[in-house]
Amino acid sequence: MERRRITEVQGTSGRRLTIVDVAREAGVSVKTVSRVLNDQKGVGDKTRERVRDIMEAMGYKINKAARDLRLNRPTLIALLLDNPSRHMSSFNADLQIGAMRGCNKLGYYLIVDDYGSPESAYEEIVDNSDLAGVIVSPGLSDNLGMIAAFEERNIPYVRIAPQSEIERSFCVSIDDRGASRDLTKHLLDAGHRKIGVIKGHPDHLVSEIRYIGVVEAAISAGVTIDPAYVLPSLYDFKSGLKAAEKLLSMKERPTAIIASNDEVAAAVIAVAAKKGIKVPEELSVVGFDNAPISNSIYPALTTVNQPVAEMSKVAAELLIRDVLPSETQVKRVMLNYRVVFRDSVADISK
Amino acid sequence: MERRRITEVQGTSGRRLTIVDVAREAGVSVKTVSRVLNDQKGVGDKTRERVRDIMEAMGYKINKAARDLRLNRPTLIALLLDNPSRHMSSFNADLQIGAMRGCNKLGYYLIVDDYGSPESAYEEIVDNSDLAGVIVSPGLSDNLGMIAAFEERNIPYVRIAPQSEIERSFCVSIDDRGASRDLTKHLLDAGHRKIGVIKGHPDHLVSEIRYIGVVEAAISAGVTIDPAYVLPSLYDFKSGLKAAEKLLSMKERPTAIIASNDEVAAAVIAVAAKKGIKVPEELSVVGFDNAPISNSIYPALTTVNQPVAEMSKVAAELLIRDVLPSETQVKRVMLNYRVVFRDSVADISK
DNA sequence: CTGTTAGCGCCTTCAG
DNA sequence: CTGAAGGCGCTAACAG
Repeated sequence: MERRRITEVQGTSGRRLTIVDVAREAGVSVKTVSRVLNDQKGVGDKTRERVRDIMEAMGYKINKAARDLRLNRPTLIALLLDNPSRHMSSFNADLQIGAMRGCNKLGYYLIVDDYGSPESAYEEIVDNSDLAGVIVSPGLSDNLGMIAAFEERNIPYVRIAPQSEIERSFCVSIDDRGASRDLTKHLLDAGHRKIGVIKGHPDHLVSEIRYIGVVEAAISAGVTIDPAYVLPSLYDFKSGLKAAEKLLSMKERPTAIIASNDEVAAAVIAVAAKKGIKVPEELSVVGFDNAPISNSIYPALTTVNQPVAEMSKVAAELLIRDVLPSETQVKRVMLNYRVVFRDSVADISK
Repeated sequence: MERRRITEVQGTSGRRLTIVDVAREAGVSVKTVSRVLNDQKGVGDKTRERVRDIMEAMGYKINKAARDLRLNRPTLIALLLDNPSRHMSSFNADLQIGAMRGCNKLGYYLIVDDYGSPESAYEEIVDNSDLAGVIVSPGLSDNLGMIAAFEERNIPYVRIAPQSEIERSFCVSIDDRGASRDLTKHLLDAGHRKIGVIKGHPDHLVSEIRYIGVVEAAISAGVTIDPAYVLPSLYDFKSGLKAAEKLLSMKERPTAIIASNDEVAAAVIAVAAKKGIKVPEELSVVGFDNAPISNSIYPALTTVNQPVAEMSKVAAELLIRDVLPSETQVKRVMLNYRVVFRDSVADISK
């Protein structure tokens, strides 16, 4: 009686339907229903069709808990985010959104953890018996100690945009170096010679790789990047402000600034606005990511589109396919970038 | 043998530990272990402690699938987002982040759906037998047809910031009207009389409620809002651009603009920058939400802080507590807002 | 305060 | 091509 009430509350009506009910209704065995459910062979086409119809008609829904239990298969994917500034960046938000989509589509669940934050549950998560694998965000991807811990515990993982020991694991990335090179070349083609660079987070190797791209392009064009023009940031607005302030206070200031991402580029533009320096007329600036903000400020930012959500979605899929009987041996997925030309660069070559 | 291999791959070693193992090791019954696991009474303190230690030592982890199956309890929470512009706004991102945190903390899983988008899986989700409940985002909260469908199917739901039939369901919100009033008052106190308003999405009732707040404040101050100064937006940058363009092209333009959110406020600032109108000297603008962008542009936006992530987190908790044996009868949670004073408003009263 | 036993819904042997 | 029986790990009756 008590039991009955409970079921009524959560189901749409009466008792929850099971494959036994479907089997009885269809006049077949439970195993047959199970086969239909899992698209396995061993069922005649007509029977299969009929069972499908009956499931539909009865409103039968598979019980995921039962299946997961029986299959003894973990169903959880963890997304590990780094937490540089305690404020969720749009980059991290996109990572989360993409991973979510990838997981949901394939019947997995996502949990996300702000590694390094006060409320990080990292230990609990990697200890979780339901953990199918983890997606490691760029800021953590080169933390080889963490990687080793995963391997030791036999936890599958895929790294996003790692720059060290690429072959060691599954990973998904874009060609950061090439993207950075292209972007720089655009500036060079527009006649810029005094180019300032605001690098990303010092702990992120990808930031250095991108810098290499800048230097490569500069060398090819026969120009040198003045070391005094190269400053670090933490990928956030605040640190971008600081770097921009410094760069734009120089007596001979750069004519163009390459920012580590769009957030930092926005900071450059903010400082320029405050100082009355016109962008792009007096100062060109480019960002990275094609984040929402890049198109919500004036002038709209020239930047490179990095398909962040897509990357984490692919990461989730890679992980899940890895857990499943491996068919393909794709260990590395490289997504396309694209430089997006907008209004923050002026041609000063004439 | 085959079986063994599989377990080895996913676990850290050998077979997966169960409460039976723990019980044997501790010399107690499985039920006792179960009791410890669930913090139930009926176990002596000493025994409890010992069982805990043994679980810890053995590295035992509960099997969620088994528990969920046994409890016959749905474990999924769906977050329904509206999809006005196909681009994930920071507002929606925050909603997702907060809901995620709320769910994870309590052992539930979150799935999110972009209702109305091409890849929306709305039907499947509400049909899912694992669904414990749904969190409805502001844009959907006044869709009474949808609400009715949930009720008909007996699906628990909580609405965020609904404006109609508040008493009908659980909901969490801030005092939008009051916030809007305070913000407007701030402008009035600074001497502004010609105030432009860019409303939010026409389909969102909350947008109208906020407008009421504006009018209330204006009336109290004895000023009228010129209807010609009131324009709609879709809460996004692009539509904000359009409205701002119109407002700032008038021969007698407003001295202050109240934007529907920070994104739209950013658009106003962008248009002003393009037109060479100085903010805040020649034009004050305020936003709403305290979104990341509000502090990543120049000048930084005066806005009202809406604890978006917190709201959806609370929504998740409300839902879960509702599914569980109801103890309290809190149906409505009202979170605090706070107007954040920054640099986009000038005092023109002297 | 503690133990025994019977399933939750599903999937996989193994026999037909 | 199909069916019957057993058990995945856990918890709730019901005894003791």
